[in-house]
This record gives sequence, structure tokens and C-alpha cells, in this order.
Amino acid sequence: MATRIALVDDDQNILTSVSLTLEAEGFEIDCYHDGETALRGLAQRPVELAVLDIKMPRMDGMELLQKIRAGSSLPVIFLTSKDDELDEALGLGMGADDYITKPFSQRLLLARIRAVLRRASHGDMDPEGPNIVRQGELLMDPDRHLCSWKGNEVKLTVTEFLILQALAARPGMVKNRDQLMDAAYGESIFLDDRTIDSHIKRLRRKIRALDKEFDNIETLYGIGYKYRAS
Amino acid sequence: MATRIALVDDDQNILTSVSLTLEAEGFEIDCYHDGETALRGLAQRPVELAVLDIKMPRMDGMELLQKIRAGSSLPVIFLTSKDDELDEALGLGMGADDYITKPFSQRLLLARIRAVLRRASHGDMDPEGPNIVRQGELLMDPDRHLCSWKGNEVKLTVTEFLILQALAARPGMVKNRDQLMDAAYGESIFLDDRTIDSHIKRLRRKIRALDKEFDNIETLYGIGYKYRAS
DNA sequence: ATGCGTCGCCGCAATCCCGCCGCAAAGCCC
DNA sequence: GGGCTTTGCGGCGGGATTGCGGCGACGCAT
Repeated sequence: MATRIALVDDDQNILTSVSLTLEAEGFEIDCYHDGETALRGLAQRPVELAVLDIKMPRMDGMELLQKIRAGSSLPVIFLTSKDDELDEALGLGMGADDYITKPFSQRLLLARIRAVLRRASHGDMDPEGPNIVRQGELLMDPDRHLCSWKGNEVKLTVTEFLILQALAARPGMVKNRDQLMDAAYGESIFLDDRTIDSHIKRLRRKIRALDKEFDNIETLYGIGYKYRAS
Repeated sequence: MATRIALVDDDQNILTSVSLTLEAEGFEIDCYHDGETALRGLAQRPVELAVLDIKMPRMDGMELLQKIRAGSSLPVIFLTSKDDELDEALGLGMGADDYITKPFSQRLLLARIRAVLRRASHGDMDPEGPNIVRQGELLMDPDRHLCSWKGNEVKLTVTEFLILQALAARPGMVKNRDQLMDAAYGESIFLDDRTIDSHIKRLRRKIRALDKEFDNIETLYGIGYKYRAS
């Protein structure tokens, strides 16, 4: 039996082109032009995955996601416009399984859909899935090298990103400088311990530039650092 | 015969993904959405381990744990959202065997489950398990460098932590100053015995700042110290 | 070559920790 | 009780650790 997918977008072009592609791949597609009709339709014809545009008339994707998630664990992929990374951040924070920025290729969407479906059925053990870190107000998406604090993007360098990721992925866990070094570079590299301190300094400075109160990177004297969930 | 595990969470996402993973590993999973139904279900279908979310509608994990522990010694692992919340400290103080902060990887949960099961069957001699010390109102978690007394965090330095850990890990056992020195530093170090006295002094002071009545670190004249279970 | 961003490291100041001292109080033995 | 030992505790000075500004090197694109 074919996998049924709901597609919700107010742009008729996208609706038709995407549905054609997906149907060619053997999926069954339910198209909706706005959130309200989608919600009603979903109640009658359940699907196994939903692709939602964020910006829509009458009921936008965010609201729709909330209502969907209120009653089920339906996997959801967001479509977002290029510029508002804030929206994507919020979407992910709200629990979307993945998201794609417009314009996107059909091939990419297809790959994401398959990945999300695979994860939904096999549990989270899929190593290819988006490895999104979400800790309170902090949001990190390694695939897109995206980091945001309270919805505002924080521009991080690669090294900073890896260190923060290592800390935030396991909040509360104490990491010594060697462990953070391993996370940022591979193992077996010879660098001064204090280099980590510099990166921590820059991390704190960058996030504090957005939020004076930020203090979730905690120092443990003589041990290392840990990320404190807010 | 497969090991049966109860999984209690109000988040359907977690329920499905975790249960799928665990079933793939050969466990049998009983899912519950809230504490009340879980309690009823457990009475009818006993399990060998329970994984509980702390925050749940109708009856939260804490209350559920109490009721479970009232009648059995079922191993329990907690799921928590916030790391520093003393909720977990209380949960552990109440007798949970381990806890994991969300978000967590399936791999990690699996490892914890196996560790807890192994400890439950082989006694407490498992060296890989979480090295959590729980003695009455005192709680220590070396991985997070977390120490709490009656639910309030006590900020300890590394040396203090190690000494208190050595004492509390074997309550009632007398430790002389050399033994405590070995616990804090490696063996083969040359220091004045009285240094231990200083650390004991600071430990008592820090905990007494939270609780005037604290007197579980007992002095044995001419011998050493011991931690008295309350 | 020039400009730009990143990175590793340095040096200084501030903070934290710890080992020890000295004195008073308590314990032990006679 | 007398005398000795042991412990509690305030405090102190030195050493270790960390925050932070900054600098020169390097890679990279123009």
C-alpha cells in the first residue's frame, strides 16, 4: 500500500510540481491550500507524513503543526522562505522533524521525506537524520551550521560550533578540556589546553551580545565546563 | 524469554520512537501515557524495569515512583527535561536508579537500560554504571559534579567532592586520613594529615549553610571519619 | 599584494582553592 | 583533676586556574 503524504502550501505552483514528483515516486498525495482545510482533511484522511509551508493564509504552518501534534506524532517537514531563519528556528523548536528552505530541488525534498519516514519507523537510530540540538532557548543544526539563541541567529565559527555542540548535546554533563578538544578537532592533536578557554570566551561573548543574561556555559574550577539547561 | 520494560511518557513521539528501538533490541515494551494508567497496567503486567518521564499529566513520574517503590524494588530510569532541576535530585533521592536528560540518543538510553538491568541482577558491583551515590538526603553524581542535600545543591570543589564521595559511598565505614587522602589525590603523595581536617571542616560548613542540623560526617577520635546514614 | 576573518597563544589581573598554622576546645588515659 | 593528644575552626599566603584583551600567523578571497 502506498505511503500517503499531506502537502500544504498556498502556492499552487509548488503544490502541483511537488505532488507530481512525489506521485511519480509512488506516494499518494493530499493537497491543501491552507491550514484550516488541511486540518479538517487530515482528520478524515490520515497520512503518514505532512509537508507544510510556514507562511500561509488563515492558519499558518506553525499553528497547524501545534494542532497536529496535539493529537498525534505525525512526522512533519517544514517549507520555509530563505530569509527568515528565525522561523525555521521556531519551527524546529516546536517539534518539526526537518525543514527545507525555498527554493529547493525536488530531489532534496524526496531525500528528506524518505529520511524522516525511515526515522519514524525505525526509531531515532538513523545516523543520517538531522542531528539537531535543542536545549531550551538554544538551537543548533549542524547540517546547516545554524545556531540560534532565543530565535536570534548566532554566527559561530566551525570550532566554536563544535565545542558548543559538544556541551549542549549533553547538558549537565561535565566536559574537561581534552574532551572538548576531541570534539572540536579529532583526537590526537597537540594543542594548549587554554585554547579551549579562548573559544569559550568567544562563545560567551557572541551569545551575550544578544542576551546579556546568558550564563548557561558554566565553569567548573579545576574540571572543565558544562552546559546548564535553562 | 524477553525482558519486559514499561515506558511511561505523555509525549507520543518519545513513546513510539523509543519503543520501536527497544523492541528492535529484543525487549518487550508496555507503553503508558500517564502515571495512573501505568500504575494500573503494572499491577497486571509486571515488568523488570520502568522508564518514566518526570513531568506527566494526572500523575507525574515522582508520584508514580513512590507508589511503585511502595510495593517493590523495580529498577526505574527517569527522563527529565531540565538538568539542574532539583526534581531529578529528589527523584534520585527517592530511589530512581538512573536518569537521562532530554534530548537523549536512543543509544544512550539503551546503554543505561542494560547497565541498570545488569546491576539489578548482579548486585551493585557493576563498575560501568552511573556512579551515583545516594545516602538518605545526600545525593552525588560525579559525572555532573552534582551534589545535593535535601534537594538543595551544594557547590563543592573537586577535593571536597572526592572526600565526601569516599565517605558517603560506604556509610558507617570508618576511613582514616590516609584512606581519604588516597581518595582525594592519588596514592603516594606527601601531605599533612591535618589537611583532611580542613576539608572536612569546609564540607561540614558548606552543608550546614543549608541545614543547621547536618551532622552526618562523624569524627572518631584517634581513628578518622565516617559518614552516618540518616 | 591587500584585506578580512579565524585561531592559537600570551600575559595580566582577578578569582579560587588548598595546605598549613595557631589557638581553643574536646577527648582520652592515668 | 592533670597532662597529653586529637580535633574544630578561623585565617593566611602562595599557588593554581580562569577571564579577557590582544597579537601575530595563517588561510583565503579579492
